[in-house]
Amino acid sequence: MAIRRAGEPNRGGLALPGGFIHLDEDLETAARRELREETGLEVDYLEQVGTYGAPDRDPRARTFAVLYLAVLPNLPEGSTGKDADAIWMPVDELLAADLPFDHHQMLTDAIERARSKLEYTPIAASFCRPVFTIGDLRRVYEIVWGKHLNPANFQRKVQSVEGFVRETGDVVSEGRGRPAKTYTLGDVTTLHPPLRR
Amino acid sequence: MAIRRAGEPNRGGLALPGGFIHLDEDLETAARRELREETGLEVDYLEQVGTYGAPDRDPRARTFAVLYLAVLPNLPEGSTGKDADAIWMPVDELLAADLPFDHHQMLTDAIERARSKLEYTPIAASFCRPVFTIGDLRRVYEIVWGKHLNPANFQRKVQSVEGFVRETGDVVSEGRGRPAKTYTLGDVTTLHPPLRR
DNA sequence: TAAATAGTGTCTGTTAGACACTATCCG
DNA sequence: CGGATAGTGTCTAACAGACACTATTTA
Repeated sequence: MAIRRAGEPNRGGLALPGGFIHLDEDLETAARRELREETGLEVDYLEQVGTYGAPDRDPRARTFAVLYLAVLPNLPEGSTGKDADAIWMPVDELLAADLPFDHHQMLTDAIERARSKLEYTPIAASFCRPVFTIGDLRRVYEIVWGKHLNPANFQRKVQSVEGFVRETGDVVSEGRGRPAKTYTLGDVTTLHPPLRR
Repeated sequence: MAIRRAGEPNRGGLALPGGFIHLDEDLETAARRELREETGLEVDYLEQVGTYGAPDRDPRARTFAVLYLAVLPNLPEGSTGKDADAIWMPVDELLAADLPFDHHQMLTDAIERARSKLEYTPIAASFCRPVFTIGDLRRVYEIVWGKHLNPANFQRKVQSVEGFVRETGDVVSEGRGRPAKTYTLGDVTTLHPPLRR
């Protein structure tokens, strides 16, 4: 997600959302609040990626930025927010944009973190509806990792990870092709073994 | 490494080294400087682990701590430093100590980071002399990971990682047992495949 | 010689990927 | 029927751990 910058430098350009922490706030609480103010959304999952503190990273003042990766499976249509315009776009478009400060590096770091989260956690399922098919899950992996995965092998790999998914017993037909079995998310927080890229 | 605290809280107790960043300093530069001031040593390798900013983490004032992991292969004997007493000790002793603020959590996070560095990078070799044996290397892994490794399998595993180590052609006898071939560090920065724990 | 460490051979079970094949839908 | 997607079977190459065995030293 990006915002349109309201002030200089780069007024009107795109940037990563953010803001200043309050005196009585935790880092994660502040990240949640900023995202809520700029998108109106509550985030389920946040993860600290890193801290950026080069003396010249912001020409206006000495600042430190603590970068968080937020997982937001259900995006609203169009733009939202009150502080600034929240704009949803594919990451490669945002990477190609002219981002201010050290935001390009931040975005690169966050993308890498997101990709590796999919290997070790069942977080991809949160981008699917509560009841999903293995094909749904595979499409999330393919989008985030940016590469095609073999459906047959993916099928088995997911099912071999204990506690990743739980069969519902139902099947669903999604237009074309053989109807797929449906699953709900299991109860593990870490995938053993991980799904390697 | 720990220091003896000069001030309250927990005066005279152990704590992780640290200090305040200067206005014109990068985060990593500040970490290097603090370590130099407290130990007199130059560090070769630093890695940011995370940032800690709970509002009550320091009762004296609102602070943020950016934690760095430093790799210091050549420790001097005894204590060093001018600001405070630098004390070298095994991490489990330090973990068992009564550390102030959120330093226990920091230490836990840093240890986990160090362990995983050994899987993906040739950093363990920096704890050996420039010319070392596979046995030397194995002992570093055994200490950091805290478990015994099969010498035969470790041997092959290290040699199968392209660019990890380079044979010198010499052998060295270290007291007991058959003399070992010696190696120097290769030129890779990442191990493919990684040495799994 | 015994004990210790280095290094090789080899077996076994697991895994990853490739790909053929079957199953079941839609139009 | 053909095309699309789901799911299974199976083969192969790579890999990891266990462990027997050889090699070479010191005490």
